[in-house]
Amino acid sequence: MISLTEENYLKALIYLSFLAPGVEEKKDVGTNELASYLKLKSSTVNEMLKRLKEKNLINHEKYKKITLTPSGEQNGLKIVRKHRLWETFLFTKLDFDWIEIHEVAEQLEHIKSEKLVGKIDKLLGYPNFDPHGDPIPDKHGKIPQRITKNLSAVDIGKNCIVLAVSDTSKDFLNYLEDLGISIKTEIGLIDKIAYDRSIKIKIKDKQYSISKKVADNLLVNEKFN
Amino acid sequence: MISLTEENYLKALIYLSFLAPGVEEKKDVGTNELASYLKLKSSTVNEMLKRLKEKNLINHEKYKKITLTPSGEQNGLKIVRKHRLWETFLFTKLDFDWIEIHEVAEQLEHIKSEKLVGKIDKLLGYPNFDPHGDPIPDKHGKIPQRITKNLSAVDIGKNCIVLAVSDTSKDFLNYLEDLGISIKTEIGLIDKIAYDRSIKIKIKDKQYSISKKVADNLLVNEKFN
DNA sequence: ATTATTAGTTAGGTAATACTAACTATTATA
DNA sequence: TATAATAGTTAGTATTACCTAACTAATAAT
Repeated sequence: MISLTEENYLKALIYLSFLAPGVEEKKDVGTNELASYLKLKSSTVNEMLKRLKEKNLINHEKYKKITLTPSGEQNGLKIVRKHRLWETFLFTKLDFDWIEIHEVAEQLEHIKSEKLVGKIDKLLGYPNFDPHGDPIPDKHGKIPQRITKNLSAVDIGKNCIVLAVSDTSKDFLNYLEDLGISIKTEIGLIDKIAYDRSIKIKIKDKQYSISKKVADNLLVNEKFN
Repeated sequence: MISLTEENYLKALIYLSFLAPGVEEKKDVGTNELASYLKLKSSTVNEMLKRLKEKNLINHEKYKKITLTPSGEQNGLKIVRKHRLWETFLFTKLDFDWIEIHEVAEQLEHIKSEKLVGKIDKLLGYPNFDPHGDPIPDKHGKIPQRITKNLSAVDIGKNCIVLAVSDTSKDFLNYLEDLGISIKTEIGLIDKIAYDRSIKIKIKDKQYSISKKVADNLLVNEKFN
């Protein structure tokens, strides 16, 4: 049996090693890194690492980095799955505000009932992404690929999050900086002007107009709304 | 802040002191009674009693009985409310079987979010009774009165639970025993025969016919179905 | 009224999860 | 390469929530 606390450690390890934004491939995690993420002292974490290793959930040698075992990863992904399904439930079925769902899902993710997860998944229509646009692992732990598209392909009225840029020239990046656009910036698509194919967008309630060329170079991830 | 364990003690005290079937008016609870209900040792319970008293949730003097303070009762009823709302949710919204809902609700009842409880309550249409027919305390802790009726007043197709008998003669009780009817027996109402006003019932998938006189003396509580 | 039984308490122990303070190993820098 | 900085570990402490064993108080039975 994995305790609630142990589950939180696994989730943190999953996050830091490959789920955090910007982490492309799996990376090993250090004790202090984990401690500071969990807002705990490294000695506390160190002790827990022994228990997790004992339970064959992580690999860890003294003074070395931490990696998840297949079992640890599987179990951690289950928590991530539950968290994101509950967030989706709260948002779409109970009209919770986008900002409130995380905290409640932090509690709900620890409810132990395979059947409940399955029923919630079904009720939601087996969603692949949560309201933040983050992928929901399936019951086997498989993570759906993000649907990344150009900003110019986003539908009018939708919001999206900037994931990457396909032009990395100084000029382009400077221009983005002036607009206040960087990774994770939320952009709302207001309108598409047929005449010159320019696009009207909204960033933090301020409107801008950008050309199709600029929009084509912004890779984004559509959000729920 | 009331811990999960403390919540379970409060819930148990609520149950033993006035919510358990057969308890008509509030009664004081003993340490051992509580311990055996919670399947714990009395020493363990004794220690917890100190903390609950410390937190002003119970009244307790050495070697004397335990009573809940208004705060303890209020807090305990909140847990009962959540438990029964979640059971109703699982049963009516997620098609859980009647038998499975308790265990999952035991976990869900500890989720801390006023808003979540309110939303679930609303989603369910502010029910007064859970699928077992037990009353759901409202947000102020008020407990709806059970709708107790004679078996003869139950609608065709409904199931109900025997709560009491209004005839306690030996003859009547013996007759009930022969039919396998006692307190908490579940009875399904199959049909009402207009001719002699007799009633066709089902007990554990076996059908019986009883007279109106018998049905009038059985007090029952309608269940969900 | 004495004694036996039942109810309740105390003392001391354990496991899980946190902490602080002091230590050691590893890595980076001058 | 010596040393400073960073990363990681160990030792000892606290709290919560459980336990067993041994005790005392209250109640029931003869």
